[in-house]
Amino acid sequence: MKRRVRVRFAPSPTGPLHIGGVRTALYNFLFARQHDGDMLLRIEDTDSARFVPGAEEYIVEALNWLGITIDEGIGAAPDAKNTHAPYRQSERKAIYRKYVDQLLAAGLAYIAFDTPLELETKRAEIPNFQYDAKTRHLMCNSLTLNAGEVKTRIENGEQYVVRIKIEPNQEIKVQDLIRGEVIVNSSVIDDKVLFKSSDQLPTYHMANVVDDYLMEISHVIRGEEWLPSAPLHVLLYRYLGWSEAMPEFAHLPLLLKPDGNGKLSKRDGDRLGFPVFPLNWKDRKGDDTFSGYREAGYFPDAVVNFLALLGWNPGTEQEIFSMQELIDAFSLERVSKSGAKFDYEKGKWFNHKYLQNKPIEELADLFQHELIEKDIVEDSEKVMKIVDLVRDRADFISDLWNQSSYFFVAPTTYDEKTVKKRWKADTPAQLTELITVLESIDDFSPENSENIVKEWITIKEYSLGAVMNALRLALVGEGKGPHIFDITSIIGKEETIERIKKSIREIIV
RNA sequence: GGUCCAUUCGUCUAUCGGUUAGGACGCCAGGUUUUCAUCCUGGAAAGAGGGGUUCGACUCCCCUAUGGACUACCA
Repeated sequence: MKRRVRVRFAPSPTGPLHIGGVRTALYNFLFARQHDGDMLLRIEDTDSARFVPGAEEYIVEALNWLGITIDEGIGAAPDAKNTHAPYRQSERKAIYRKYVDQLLAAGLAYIAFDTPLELETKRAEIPNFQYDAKTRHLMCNSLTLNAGEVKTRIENGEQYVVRIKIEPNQEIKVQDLIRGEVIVNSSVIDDKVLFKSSDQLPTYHMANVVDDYLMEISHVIRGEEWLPSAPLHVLLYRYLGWSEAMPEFAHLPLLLKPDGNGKLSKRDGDRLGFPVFPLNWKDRKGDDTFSGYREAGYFPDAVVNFLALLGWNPGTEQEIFSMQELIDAFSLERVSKSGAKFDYEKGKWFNHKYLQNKPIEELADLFQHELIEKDIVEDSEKVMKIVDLVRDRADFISDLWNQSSYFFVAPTTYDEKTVKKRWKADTPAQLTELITVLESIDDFSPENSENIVKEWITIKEYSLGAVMNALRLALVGEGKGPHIFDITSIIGKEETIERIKKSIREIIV
């Protein structure tokens, strides 16, 4: 019988959720939805030293913004069942201890007293030192100490860790859904720390395996950085007697820096001028801020679409996918094996595409917020008209202002190059005449004004281009913008004439 | 250093032994536009190298090179 699909996204709250983590969450989510399974969010906060306040809230908010919904665990709906609570590892302390003891009792793990300093010394002493079958007899642990000594030390409050006792020279096979079979010899795996007495918490490996088992996770979909420790996890399932219930693994390729080499990192965004985080993040200590996609003006569905295609492809030529289409088309088999360099230009293109396809009301509404910040109050009908005229030249909502500011405020300066090209000796005289023509127009609609103005130009035998381009310069302040009579119609007769007068006064060649 | 993973246009990728190696972003050119942009059309642009296997290899195998991840009482 096929088991129910249950996947988890299990970040640790050590800072803002990185865009690579977002993609991992997304793939988990898509997989869960496609199989009518459950998507869990578990917080892996077993490292108290690295805990960052606000990080958990950030993660939840980011996933929420992107439409990655959680069925169970942290950030799930208030009426979620949460049958496997708690979902913060720091709140599961008591649970882990039991399994650590089980391993200890079975002789599959042991207690070690070596201090960090002692370990450091050993590493300096022995080249390629690894705490394993070859070296553990040299160390201070329950294998080298007698039982009484171990007991006394613990009773005296000496700190210790529990290490897994790895049987050397075993072939460990990891079945990966993306990479196939990966075989590792157990001799290269060290006796990893599973539990530390200092905070009574397990380390990642132990907590991860115990929780995945207890939470009945069917598929572990995570970043490639975990591939080297996957054999350890397989061993842990075996040692705990859970081999039958072991989840399937899928290790995702990494997101790489756009330039040079290496994993995309926190600082790359600001260095290269694009966000690597979903939302803005401000470090509590220090005043470092990192920009996010949301604040940069990205649409969440565009980010999702972009991210989905970074490391996965549908095998068809379709590039624009709604969340539902992604859910339907996604498959682990079509996830690529090699790391993907992060291509910010493509991200912009996705946003542009999405911006073009959004309902005009939605764009106008978003744009209104920007206008309000600039203390500009306009009725929504007019804003909609303006957005409709300039949207195809915008990648982001924030571009809308650059493309349309002249609808709201008259130009204060005139672009030098354009002046040179479009403002000739006879321009002021022609525009002065044009003012008279415009004054006579009652119906200032684009069509009507255009007809009348063009008729006048024809009769006068002026150059159409010369008049129109000068007029554009007067209205916009530079040589850009949509159809000129759409502009005049929106700003109105009075303002149009006012701007022409101003340009005649101010442009001196 | 060791272990593992990877390697097709600048970038994301298609190809699952037989293709003029396809698409997208970006770039260049042309067209549309009274302007700018959008848009449309076209173009340049790739199988890391070397050995095998095969009638035939981008595709399968091996070696080399390169890149990456991991190598903590971090995840």
